[in-house]
Parts: sequence; C-alpha cells; structure tokens
Amino acid sequence: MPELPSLESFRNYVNSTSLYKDLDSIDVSAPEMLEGVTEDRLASVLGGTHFTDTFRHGKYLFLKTARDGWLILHFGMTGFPRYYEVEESAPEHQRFIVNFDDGYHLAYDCQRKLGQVSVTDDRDVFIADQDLGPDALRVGWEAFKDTMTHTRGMIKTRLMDQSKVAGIGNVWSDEVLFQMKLPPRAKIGDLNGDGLRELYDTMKQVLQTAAECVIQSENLPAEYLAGHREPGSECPVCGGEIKRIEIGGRGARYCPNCQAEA
DNA sequence: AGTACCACCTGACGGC
DNA sequence: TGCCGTCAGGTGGTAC
Repeated sequence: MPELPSLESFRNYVNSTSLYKDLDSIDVSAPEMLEGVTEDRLASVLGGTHFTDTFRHGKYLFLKTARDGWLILHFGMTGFPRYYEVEESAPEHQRFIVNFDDGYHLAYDCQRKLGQVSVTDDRDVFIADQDLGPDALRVGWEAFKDTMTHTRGMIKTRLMDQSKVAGIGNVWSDEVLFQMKLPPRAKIGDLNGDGLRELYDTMKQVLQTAAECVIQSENLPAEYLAGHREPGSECPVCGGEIKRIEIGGRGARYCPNCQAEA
C-alpha cells in the first residue's frame, strides 16, 4: 500500500530490522524489476557490507550501505518489505531477497511487479533523474507555493504529480480534498486567497497524521475518508453515500454532500 | 499545459 | 466451472 505514509512505515520497519547486519547474498527472482542495474552489479553493491541508514523521498525508499552505496526500492501499487527467518514466513511474491549472515532475510514483495529495484551512489542525482519534486512531508511553504501556482489543472492531479510534490497518490490526494471539503475536480485556480496555504497545511497535516497512524498501527482519525473508500459506504462525517468517479484514470472517492460545489 | 488513453503486471470479485 | 469485464494506494509514453 505504498503512498508516503506507508513508505514512512516501511522505512521504520527496515530501520528496526535490517540495519548493521552483515549481508551475505541476494536472490533475484524477478530480474525484470531491476531498473538500470544488473543482478551482478546489485550483488557487488551489496556484497560484504551492511545497511547503515535509510532515507525516503516521495515513494522511494533508499537503503544506505557502509560503502556509501544506495539500494533503492519503489513499491508500485502492491509492494512491501518483509523481514523473516524461516521459509514458511516468506511473503507470497518475493521478487528480490537480501540474505543476512545470521540466517534472516529482508524480502521485497511486489505482486504486480509495478515497482522497481535499483542502485545509485548519489541519492540526489537519482532524485533529479527521476524528475521528482520536493518530498511532500519536507517541502517548505515557499517551494510548495512556487510549484503549485500558475496552473489551471485539478488539485488532485497536481498533488499526485510526482514532479511537483513527491509522495502523494490516489488515496491521500482524495483525503486532502475531503478534509478541505473541496469537490474532487476542484482546480488550483478555484482556491481563494488563503486557499493555497490551507491546501499546504492540510496536506502536511494529513500526511503526518496518516504516517503516525500507519507506523503505530493505530486507527486513522474517525473523520478521515481513507477507511471508508468502498463506494456506497457511509461518509464518516455526514453519513451520506461515498461515490466514485474517474479522475485522471484513477478512481477518486468523495462525499457529494461534504464536498459539494461552492 | 492539461487530459485521455494505453501499456506494464497479477489477482480478486461479480455477472452470466 | 469457465469466461469476461472491472477494479486495484503507481508510472511512463503518446496523441490530441
């Protein structure tokens, strides 16, 4: 489930399981998921070292090695990391596995193979090459304002555009619009004087809250749409019916009552 | 610039 | 049971 909040949780998970453990070998069961790196190169980057740190930018997770190389994981729509010891605990669609000296494994599971595994020796160069905008949790107000101003597109589409702001996908863009009580097709140009600032604050608040809840395995706030996305379910605020429409090829969920046109 | 559509890939679910 | 369309928390290319 990989938008920014899940990625924060993945990072937390890797931090608490996989740092400072000697790497023994790797297994690549889906070589087509390696992006710009061969299996041999990947093995040489990871062989005989250990992970010392992690970093997240948008939906990408970076694992730093003691030799200052970076393993990069992108999780597509269905990816997640899994740390385990015995084979019976292995996830169902492992595509890439890091084997530690002590017999444990860190698996990259990605059912639909829409993610990517890659390496770089310069994080910033990689981010630039992928044309990623500033990370949605770290972006400052001025930078956000710059990247969002002077456009006539829909807010949802803008928020999901990784080159504008990195980390937001279908679910959390819907949530930002829901919290703002804006209709799903609202445009940047529809925002009034303080609207852009409210959008920024709401985006930060939603992502921060969601990340904390996901990491702590806590329920999301009761007034969040995210837990009620099944079309036909009840709006957690007004009890109305949640609808689905297509925006930019994605199924946007919203409450026609709470998010009525102004 | 913005949007629409298609493609990549796998699996679950509902209708006939 | 099989077949088919639709949908899924992502992204990239192409064509209006």
